Amino acid sequence: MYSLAEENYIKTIFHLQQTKSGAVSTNAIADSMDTKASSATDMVQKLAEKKVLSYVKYKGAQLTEKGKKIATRIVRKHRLWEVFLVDKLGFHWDEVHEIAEQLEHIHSTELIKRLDTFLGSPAFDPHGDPIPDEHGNFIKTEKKLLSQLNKSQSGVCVGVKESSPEYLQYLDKKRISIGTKINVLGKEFFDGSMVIEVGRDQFFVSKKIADNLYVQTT
Amino acid sequence: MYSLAEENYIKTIFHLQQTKSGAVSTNAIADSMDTKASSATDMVQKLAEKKVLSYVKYKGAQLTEKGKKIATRIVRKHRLWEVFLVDKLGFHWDEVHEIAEQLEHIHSTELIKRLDTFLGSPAFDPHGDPIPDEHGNFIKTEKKLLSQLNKSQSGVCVGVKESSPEYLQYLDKKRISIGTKINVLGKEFFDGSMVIEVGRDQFFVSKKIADNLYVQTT
DNA sequence: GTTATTTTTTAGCCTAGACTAAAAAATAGT
DNA sequence: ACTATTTTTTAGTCTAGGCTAAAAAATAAC
Repeated sequence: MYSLAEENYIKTIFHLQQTKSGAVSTNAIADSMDTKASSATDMVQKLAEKKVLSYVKYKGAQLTEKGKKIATRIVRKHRLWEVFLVDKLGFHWDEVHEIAEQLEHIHSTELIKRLDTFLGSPAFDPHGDPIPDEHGNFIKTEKKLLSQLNKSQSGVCVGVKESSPEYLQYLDKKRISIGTKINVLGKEFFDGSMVIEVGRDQFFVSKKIADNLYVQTT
Repeated sequence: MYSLAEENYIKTIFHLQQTKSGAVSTNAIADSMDTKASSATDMVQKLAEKKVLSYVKYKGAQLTEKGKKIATRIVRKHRLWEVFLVDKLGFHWDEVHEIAEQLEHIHSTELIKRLDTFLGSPAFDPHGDPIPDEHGNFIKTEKKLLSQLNKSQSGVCVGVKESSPEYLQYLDKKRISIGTKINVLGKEFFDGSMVIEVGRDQFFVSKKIADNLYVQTT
């Protein structure tokens, strides 16, 4: 069993090594955890003892298979709880992260098994992130700008680049929010504009619009 | 905001002062928390500073109104989560305590409000214990032996006194388990035997049977 | 290839919460 | 009322996880 602090480090290192390849530095860990590098060094050394990660002084840390397993279990729990909060309790997608951060540390494999069944074994959370299965496998997705997609590709909205009130209002009007699926029906190479499908609606978006929307692709 | 340890002490003291009247001793706290009296003394002194309880050296601790409010909020959360685990996830009543012990420490008033609504604002948990409302008020119940009830009184099964396999098997056959409502239709004063109603069934029980079943009454 | 700068680690200290052993107060026995 | 016993508190230690400041290694700059 791992402590709350240990679990949070493992999870953070997991997320960091998803984006950057190679070992992750103690400074990077400290930064993304809002703590100090010295604390990160201490913890990383402790986790190395427990064979959760490999650590080379001055080089950084890398999760072992054991560590990755622990991490995906936490990620699975986090995302399942997010689905619960949104689907069952009616929370909005942007209100659930903090609560899921707490719920992800509840220990009980039986609970997660039953929660998963209760929710219908979802493959994605309300932010469009994939939920690992009970063995830790999950669909790899890539975050792109909508403008990077081509004709007949699709993605799930996962965030915005520039969040001016005008832009957010536009998205609201078009019923685009986190988790919304977007199909690209056509793309004009002259100006980068697109015709997209959102739900049952089909409409035109300029390159400026498409340049500010992050989507996740399978 | 209170730490995990603080919340557990507050909850324990609350439960202890429900049963015994007057101040609760540091030893009683330590015993029921599986810790040492010296630790309890330390914590009680700290909680007294925070005005969560009043504490007189060598006399014991008593929750203040503030402390009781904190305690009932935790109890409310614990019992709501138990209802969730049993009603929604299909756990059996005797498997949920440990998980609810963890879930009761999740901080979010909005979460509890929504969970309560989702569950249909239940008044009792799966063990028959009353769930405090959002203001901390709850129906006072008393634990009695079934044999102590009189004609036309009713109670909810909350436990057994002697748990021999034979007795438990009998209860199982009669579909009596924790949370089952029992109405007393008649009582014979000569031998203490009763006629009771369980669900749609009505049947006779001897005094010996009725003497070993705890029920909670409103 | 030295020197300067940045990154990372080490050493030492702090707090929460637990523990043991000893001291002090309360209670019981006569 | 005076011991003996039990209960409770205090004093001092320990561990997990943080922190700061200084030292050491790695990297960058000339």
